[in-house]
Amino acid sequence: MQIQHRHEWALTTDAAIAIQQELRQEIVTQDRFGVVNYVAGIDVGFEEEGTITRAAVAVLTYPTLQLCDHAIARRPTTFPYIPGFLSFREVPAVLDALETVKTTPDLLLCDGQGLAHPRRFGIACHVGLLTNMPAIGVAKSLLVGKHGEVPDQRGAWVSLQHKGDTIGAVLRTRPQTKPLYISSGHRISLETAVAYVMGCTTKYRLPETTRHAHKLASG
DNA sequence: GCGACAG
DNA sequence: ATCTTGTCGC
Repeated sequence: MQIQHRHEWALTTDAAIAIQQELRQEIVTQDRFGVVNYVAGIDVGFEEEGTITRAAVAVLTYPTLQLCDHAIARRPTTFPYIPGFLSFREVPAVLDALETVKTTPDLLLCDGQGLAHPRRFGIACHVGLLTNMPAIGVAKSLLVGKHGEVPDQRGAWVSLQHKGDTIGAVLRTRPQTKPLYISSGHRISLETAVAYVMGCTTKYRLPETTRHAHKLASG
């Protein structure tokens, strides 16, 4: 898979903001991809007191959701966790992992926000843009925005709003559990993103892609 | 200035 | 994210 290296990763938050505002202009919010035969879940974990970042990519068949390939990458952690700058901490390792997967996925499901970000450039946008792949942001909690109550029925969702924009969807993937925050990362619309997240989810709150990637990133 | 704050 | 076993509830 081809990865673009458009900028450095050792940056100040001010420099990072400049990059987010520059790259966000290239994000495509329309569906620009073909048949999906493989979907990938991406997650990151930490080792050695957080000094080592460990990224995992789990490739599953679609729509049968069988794990068919995976990759893991480790590298020293060089950026702290700062809300709004998660990608600068996790993406370097994620790109290392994506670079080595044999099976090129057709769609990426990233842990974290996509457009549902204060500057509309969450980790799913960053990964999607640098790999030029369709990407969806799947977050377990809210970063920015407001929304109404989500009906307690699998598949129900309401829009997530922020400063007059619809930035994502709050989706109930399973009854009686906290909803997921879905947003476009790159080359996919919000409606289609929600449909694919549901297509990757079976009996649990998290999509199978995320569940597999999480296990690979942890132990 | 005071809270909120993905993983 | 991570430190961590059993346990309460749907």
